[in-house]
Amino acid sequence: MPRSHFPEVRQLDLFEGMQEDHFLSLMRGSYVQNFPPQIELINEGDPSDFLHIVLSGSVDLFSTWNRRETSMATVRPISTFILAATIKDAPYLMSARTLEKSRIVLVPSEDVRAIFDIDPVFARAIVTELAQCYRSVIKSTKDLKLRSSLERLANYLLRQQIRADGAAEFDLAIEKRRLASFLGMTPENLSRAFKGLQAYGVMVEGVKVRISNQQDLERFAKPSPLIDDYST
Amino acid sequence: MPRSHFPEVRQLDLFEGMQEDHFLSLMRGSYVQNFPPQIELINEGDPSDFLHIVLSGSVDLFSTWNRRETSMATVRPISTFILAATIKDAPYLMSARTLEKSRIVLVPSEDVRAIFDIDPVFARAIVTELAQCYRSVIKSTKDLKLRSSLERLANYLLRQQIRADGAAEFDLAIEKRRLASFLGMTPENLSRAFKGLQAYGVMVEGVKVRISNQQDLERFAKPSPLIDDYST
DNA sequence: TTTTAGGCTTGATAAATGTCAAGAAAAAGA
DNA sequence: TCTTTTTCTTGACATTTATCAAGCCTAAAA
Repeated sequence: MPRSHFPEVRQLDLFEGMQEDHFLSLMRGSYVQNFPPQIELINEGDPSDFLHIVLSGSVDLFSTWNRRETSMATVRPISTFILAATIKDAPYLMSARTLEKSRIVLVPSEDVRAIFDIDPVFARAIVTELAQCYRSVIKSTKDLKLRSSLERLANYLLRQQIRADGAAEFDLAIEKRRLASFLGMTPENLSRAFKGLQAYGVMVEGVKVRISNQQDLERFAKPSPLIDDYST
Repeated sequence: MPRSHFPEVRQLDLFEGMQEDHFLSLMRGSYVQNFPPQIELINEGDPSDFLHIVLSGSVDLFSTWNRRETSMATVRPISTFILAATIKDAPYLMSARTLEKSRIVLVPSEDVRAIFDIDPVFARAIVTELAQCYRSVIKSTKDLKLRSSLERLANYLLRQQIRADGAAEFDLAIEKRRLASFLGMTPENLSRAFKGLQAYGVMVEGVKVRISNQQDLERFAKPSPLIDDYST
């Protein structure tokens, strides 16, 4: 892998603080690849040969069963995915495809496991990252089981708003059809849900979302840090 | 904590192989408590002061939001719960209550974190356990998003059957109302779902389940290792 | 044993969500 | 720029799931 990418990878929580020669040894075995949009990087069930890091672009993690498909998460720079499969040396549970032109680092899984065993700082970082991922999925399960689709959408919008530094107007970060899938509903249903939120002061036009009545929306959505705060 | 419990705790994957004095140091700070049924051990949102280990009995992990409640998992001996909160030193995301008379070990979270930093074998075990938990939740999310309630029930029964060594007849391990909540449906709906599975050779009487036509049920349920095999 | 409480089941009905089909809008490609 | 393709939206309708109310069954308590 070209040294020019080292700094941006190094600054990831996962690699920060680890011993320099361990980091270099990881990078030596890795390589960077550019992928066009809509390329399937991973097929669920495959052996987990690499830890993946998104440097630019974005990647959709999704799963299929019985000819149905659901979007599980979107990975944006700079972060890793399928850490758990790498650690357990078990098959991937999700498939991954690029959403746009993306630059991806592939780190051989056995190298990750080897360095884990000899670098306590790296080990600590991996555990923290895994715990974080685990908690995120738990939150998402609570979201799915405890809320209706309208409530899920309302809270999703409030979360996106926070990512947009609280602005009353912001753009949707993903296609509506994939948002629908992510929220566990059909695109048709999402369309209707957006209309349903008009009653709470939400206006949508294309990718533009405007929250004109913050209080109303929050009173309806009832966001909770134990579901919606992905940072803890 | 009384030494008599050491061996059963020691044999947990989490503690096996770690240095003896580290294990002893963990146990010295821990204590065992007996709880009657229906005691709330943990309230979601509380700070995660202890890693919990179930020695006997069983514990329900559940979550609430907006006066709704959902069962997330049942913990049975001998295993730990809320490892992720302990590691991240973050608030519990789920509440826990005893389902029956239960004996629980409480290990102070800071001790766990301290030993993690100095015992690589223990660190490895924690990571493996966390990765396992993460993957289980991912599977459960796929189950929820990709399957109808009838399909979830069918696959749940097939998983329980495997736990019963493949016997055609076995007992449900949990109350139906909690099974319903776990599967993300109402008790009424679960009753109807059991009836719906009669068409595929499932007979239910009280807690007794009989699968009289294995093939039929499997053809309907379409179990997949990437959703239903909790061991990988 | 009888009583009582809680869980389970059933039917009727309502609400939520999905499906299908068609047209509108937007994006991608020529 | 003009096509072509895909996504988005809308309406009509079907299916799934929830809610409410009542009765039944089981098991614990008196």
